[in-house]
Amino acid sequence: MVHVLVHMALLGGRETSDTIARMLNTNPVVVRRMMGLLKARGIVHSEGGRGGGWTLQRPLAELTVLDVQDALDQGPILAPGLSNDQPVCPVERAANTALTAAFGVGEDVIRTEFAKLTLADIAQSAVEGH
Amino acid sequence: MVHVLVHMALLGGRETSDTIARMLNTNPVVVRRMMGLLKARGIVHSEGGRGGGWTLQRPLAELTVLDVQDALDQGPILAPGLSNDQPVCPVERAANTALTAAFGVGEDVIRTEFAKLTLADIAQSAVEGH
DNA sequence: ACTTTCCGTAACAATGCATGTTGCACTTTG
DNA sequence: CAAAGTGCAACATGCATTGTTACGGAAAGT
Repeated sequence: MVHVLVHMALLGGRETSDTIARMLNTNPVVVRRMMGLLKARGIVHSEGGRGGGWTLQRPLAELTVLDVQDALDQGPILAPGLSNDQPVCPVERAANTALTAAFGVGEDVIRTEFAKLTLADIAQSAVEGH
Repeated sequence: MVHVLVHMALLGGRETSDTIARMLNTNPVVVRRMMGLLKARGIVHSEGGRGGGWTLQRPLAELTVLDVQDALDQGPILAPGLSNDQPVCPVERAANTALTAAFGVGEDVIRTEFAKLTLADIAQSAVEGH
């Protein structure tokens, strides 16, 4: 999805679900599902009818990977596979809280990284061709 | 699994796959699959035949959550959902490298956290009953 | 008016992956 | 020799993601 948004900005225009689907080797309905989530966050805008399609609502410099992440799957990025087999067992509870804490630290770091990374950064790397 | 290992230490003994399976609401074969991985890393030992079962090979203080993690699923803990639809596209490549870098930072942090966390720590929390 | 080209959505099918299950060979102890 | 274990392979099941089909509605061209 990040890929798609950067492309939309670089190509400067309006893209239809069909076009995007071909870019991703998938089909238009899947694209609409995901773009709908981005639309709900005000990241893109859609226009129906002939000549319609999707347009970016913000410059890439004001759009971070975190914005995209939160739009697409709300909830934590990192999911510790906690067990819930014996909810009363103090050992299980201690293990769960310890693991949750460790994942929480990682979650914070990743969110910080994502927040620092704008789509403009990615666009620039792509143009420079690393 | 962390849960199980702490229990084995606290109960002080040998546990069969059957017993462990009941603790986890699962069945013995699944337990053997996972314990086999721990065995391959020298974390536990198994004995066949009547009276057999699983025993810990190290004190809990010398066993970190990272050891368990690496035994159970080798490979990175965090998996960025990279796309591989247009491998040549510079935008896709730029997006992938940027995301990989961000996840790498998170991965390092989590591994550090896991390495600091011994099963003895968890056992202590469990006994103290938080 | 009518056709074409879009998005929006619901219902359903297919796919992949982790988990669960069965069955059998082998080992150790009573 | 029977009972109680692990070890392993093959297969079944369940669940979430993804893909698909089939609509309806809106906007623009003719």
